[in-house]
Amino acid sequence: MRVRDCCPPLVDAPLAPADAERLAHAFAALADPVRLRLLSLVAAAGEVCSCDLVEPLDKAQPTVSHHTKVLAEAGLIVGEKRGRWVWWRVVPDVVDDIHRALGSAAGASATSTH
Amino acid sequence: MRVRDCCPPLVDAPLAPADAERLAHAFAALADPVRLRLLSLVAAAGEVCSCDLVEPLDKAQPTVSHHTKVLAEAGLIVGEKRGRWVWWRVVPDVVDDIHRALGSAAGASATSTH
DNA sequence: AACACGCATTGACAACCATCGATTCGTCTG
DNA sequence: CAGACGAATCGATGGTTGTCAATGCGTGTT
Repeated sequence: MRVRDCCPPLVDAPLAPADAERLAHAFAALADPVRLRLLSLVAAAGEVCSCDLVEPLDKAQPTVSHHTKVLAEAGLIVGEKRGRWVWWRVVPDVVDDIHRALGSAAGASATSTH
Repeated sequence: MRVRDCCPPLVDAPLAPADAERLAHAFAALADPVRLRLLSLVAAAGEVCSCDLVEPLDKAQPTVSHHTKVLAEAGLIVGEKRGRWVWWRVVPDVVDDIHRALGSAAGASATSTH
């Protein structure tokens, strides 16, 4: 699921229900500590094999597989199968989109009432 | 719950479990379409009374009260009681903190693998 | 071909969550 | 003080989710 081209900064104008639904899905993918650490591991290393995620995350293999699937369906990471291993990378565009939806002018919005 | 002073950009280095827990709570507050629209309404208007949220959100009053409570506990909005009404404002600092945790350098991190 | 290995899927279970009717609490008004 | 009104709390309910053991599926190795 892509976030790009769907969600204007939520501080600018009331969010349309459909946009809110999509954005909520994106945030839901980030709303789990295991997934945040997983994403962080992949982002920091640039590329990580699934087999190298089980130990640092301290979760069973099916659990890690579940979380990579959720992040991949949110478009935040992509997996490439090389031999028997799957290598994961972050998709910076999508992270940027969520970043942008939060509003780069976050600090400027509510100052209008002061 | 504050996010400030707790969460380095997750793209820079592997997230500590405790930081991941706190960040996950913040994202969880944003992981609901009703809450996103609520936050958007408040942000766009600058200040909104609870009674003016029920109709545009099309939710029962206890449901709206529940969502404002979740957003307030996440530190994203604050309510001020004036007479019988409660007026809500966004807390731009906290929105900025989450913004920052996502990594302003989101697009710069994974470029190393290209 | 037979085996080992990495990963995905399934099924089950417990915990959590969104929603709303009913009720309660606090505040204003007559 | 009594009634009205806005908002928070409580209880119940249906749905979602994180977790892992067991299993299935490709792929590489011997």
